[in-house]
Amino acid sequence: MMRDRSSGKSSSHTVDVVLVTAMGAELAILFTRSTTDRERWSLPWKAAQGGESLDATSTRVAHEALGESPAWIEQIGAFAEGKRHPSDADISVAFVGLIPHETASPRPGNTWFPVTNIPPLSPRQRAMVEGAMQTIQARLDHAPVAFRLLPPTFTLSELQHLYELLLTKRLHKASFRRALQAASLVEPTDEWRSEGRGRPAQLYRYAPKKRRRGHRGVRFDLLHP
Amino acid sequence: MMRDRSSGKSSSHTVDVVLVTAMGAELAILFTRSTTDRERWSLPWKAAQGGESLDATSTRVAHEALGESPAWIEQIGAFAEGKRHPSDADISVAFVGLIPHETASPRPGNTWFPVTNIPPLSPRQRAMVEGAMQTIQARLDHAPVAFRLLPPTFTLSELQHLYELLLTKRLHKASFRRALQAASLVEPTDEWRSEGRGRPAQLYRYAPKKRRRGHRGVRFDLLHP
DNA sequence: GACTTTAGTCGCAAATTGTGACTAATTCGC
DNA sequence: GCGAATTAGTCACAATTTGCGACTAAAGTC
Repeated sequence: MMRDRSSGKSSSHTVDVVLVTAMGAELAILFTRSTTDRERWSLPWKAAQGGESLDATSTRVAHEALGESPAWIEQIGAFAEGKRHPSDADISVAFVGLIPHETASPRPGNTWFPVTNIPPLSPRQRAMVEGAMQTIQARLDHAPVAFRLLPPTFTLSELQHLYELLLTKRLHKASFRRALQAASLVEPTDEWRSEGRGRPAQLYRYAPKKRRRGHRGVRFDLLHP
Repeated sequence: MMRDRSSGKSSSHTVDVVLVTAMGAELAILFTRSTTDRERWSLPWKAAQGGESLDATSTRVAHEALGESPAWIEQIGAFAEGKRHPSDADISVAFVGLIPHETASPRPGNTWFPVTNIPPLSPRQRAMVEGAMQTIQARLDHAPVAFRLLPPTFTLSELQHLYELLLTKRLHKASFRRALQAASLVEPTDEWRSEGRGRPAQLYRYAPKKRRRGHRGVRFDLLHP
């Protein structure tokens, strides 16, 4: 192997970003047209620059593809397996970013693809997409993931549909709202939205309240090899 | 910045490993005496070699420090912030590894330090240790973390004490056993251990059973910013 | 005005969890 | 040999949480 500095690039690694949004009834990921082969697509990426932190680079990559910074971004990890599509860097550090709704219109050459139908990718970037989905699932109960995929104000039905999308599982309306209440995560605004047919829904905003400590015991559930 | 290839090293990144074991009543981490400054300690690490996967390198690093491979190892992420102690690599990929009990005796120049009293480290490696602890906590309910810190056979009291250590929280004996039962994670052996004073305890082994799907709803609990 | 559609709430049976008290099997001191 | 001390293991029940069907509310449609 050792395809080290053959390209003359000064940077040894890239930063790649998996940007996720909720597009209608499914999740979507942002892809960029490849600069070398205009027929192919890849995740947005950049070669790292000395002196810039990984987090800063990831935000910059996202901003350049979208014209907007993600509402939330987190590192997934380092990927080295397989040849990489856009660059021949030894190693790539991947991030997941969440974009509220579709407020941001991608810059030219960038497009949202539904997760169920993404374009062919290099093995390395395919692994990143996989990792991004797992990270989102894993953070769902610990970080405000769902709220970062919605506009600042939303109805509880929208929130529930999003949770159902992320969990791939139907939820009972009453139970969902009760749990939400208990967690003190949202507060009602004094606005209502009439969506055409049916009773208008009250709009809520994400507004987490403080939490008393010591709550629940071990959960062996989800556990398994 | 740009302290790139000044050292003439051919490799652009390192793989560092945080090896964790349960030492008596607290967790411990393995450190290696620095090759340049014999007074200082660092996490075990290696410069990456072309053609070897990150996972393979991490296992190799662990094996060279311990003479044994970890019972479980997982990538924490990439770290680039700050200057690095042992090498001047731009970027380091960190792993957490779990070592069952203290079965493995560290190779010369390597020593276990209690987590509550670790030696001075470079900022980058300090962040890795921090990340390792968070990863362990996060995986506790999803991967057999606790079981990988115990010998193949153990008493339920030992298991409970370990969980209490990892959760930094006391657990009620009856509840703990009930949850364990419900999760079908252990099975009794026909051996017993007499620990001196008190009734002898039955030995168990980790033996997870199949799991029927669809179980529990959303948990907004732990959630918070 | 009756029917449909979506929002939002109530209440109760069923399941799960927290906890103290109880029984069992040893060692230790005398 | 015997009671106190110590650790393992279980039970039972109150308190809490969850699943879910049924209900009321506020629109639009025809």
